[in-house]
Amino acid sequence: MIRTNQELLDYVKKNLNSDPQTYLPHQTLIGQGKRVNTVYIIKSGIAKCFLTNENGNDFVEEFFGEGEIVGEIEIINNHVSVCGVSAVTELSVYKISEENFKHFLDKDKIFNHLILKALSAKIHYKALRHAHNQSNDVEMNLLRIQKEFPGIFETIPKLDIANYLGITLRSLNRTLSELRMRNLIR
Amino acid sequence: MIRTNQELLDYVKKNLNSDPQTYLPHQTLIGQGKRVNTVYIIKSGIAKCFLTNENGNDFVEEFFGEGEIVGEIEIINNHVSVCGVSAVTELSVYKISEENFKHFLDKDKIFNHLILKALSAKIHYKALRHAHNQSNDVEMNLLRIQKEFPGIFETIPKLDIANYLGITLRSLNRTLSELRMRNLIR
DNA sequence: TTATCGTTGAGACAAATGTCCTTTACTGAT
DNA sequence: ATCAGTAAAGGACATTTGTCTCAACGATAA
Repeated sequence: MIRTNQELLDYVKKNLNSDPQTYLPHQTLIGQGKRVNTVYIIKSGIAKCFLTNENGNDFVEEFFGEGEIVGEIEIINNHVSVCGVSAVTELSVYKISEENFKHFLDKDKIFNHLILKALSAKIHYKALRHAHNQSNDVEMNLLRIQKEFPGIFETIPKLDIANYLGITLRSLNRTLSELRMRNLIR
Repeated sequence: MIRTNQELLDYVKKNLNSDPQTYLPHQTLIGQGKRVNTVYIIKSGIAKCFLTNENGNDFVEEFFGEGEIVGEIEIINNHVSVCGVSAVTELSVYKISEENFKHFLDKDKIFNHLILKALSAKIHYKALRHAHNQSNDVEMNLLRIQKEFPGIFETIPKLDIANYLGITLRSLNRTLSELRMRNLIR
């Protein structure tokens, strides 16, 4: 539910002596459709990666926590950002410029392998999550993400959760109140 | 809809002098939950990558065409396969052993970068596809994939298409007949 | 203070989707 | 030739989900 990458965070902390930068909730790190020239690695806090469609509806791809990296896809494949990325809670991030990122990727074998692993992990958890999302009903999906991150309803706004599950706020509320009635939640 | 990677295929054709192997429709390349020790790169044909859940229902992650690679995620992150992979049409694939793949990844900078790009591309199109899947209705999704791959209904079984869209066969048929009535399809 | 806006919650109804079942056609195996 | 299995198609009904609406609450700005 909240993705993390401790191995990458440790490596970045040790080998990148740059100061982290802070973002407040709702602040934007990367704008959808914008050119990306910085890689961000989350030191603490939660960010969301989301896609806004023609009707103004959001779909949340992932919630990113400690050690997760954003911006690398766009730089590697040299295209504008598919998703927007913004802070959900207060956020502390390490920034790496495009030049430095490409340089490390080329010259630092350990970093190169950490990125290969980070990308593979993203594909892996994306595959699992979307399979679950599509083959189970709202109730099961809610129970699953609540199990993965018990503090979810105190940390992440309901609308973001609904957009993560690909349902409306109404459906989320309906299912939540059913689960509450059956004492399966809260 | 059918993912391809011409750049990778070209490189593999030029630099790997191994003979491709053939699979018939329904044959399995990789079993879900199995250890993977071979990377496959599709020379021709279509494969599906899918996840079977506890109830026996499949969710199709992707349809892979020319140049797409499978097995690399599992080898890079050293875990068993999340998805099963099997042939949809007759398939011709190049195989690379785990050892060789790791060797190329480590020693061949061009290959390394092609894999970085392949992984990034997978994340990119997965993000787009799932956002579309979840924010649009069945009708729009059907029209979209039909536009991306006009021969779809003559090539891929209906149940696979339904499992790709995360809907039942009944829903697919219903929407198809509505679209036919309105002359928006076939 | 008052006004406004974002968030949460839920009622009533409409629309979309799933479940279950039946039919038809085609293919391959016996 | 017959049978079983798979794929495609759709009827009838139940269930789930979305749409539209209103209401309460708290935070923040005027």
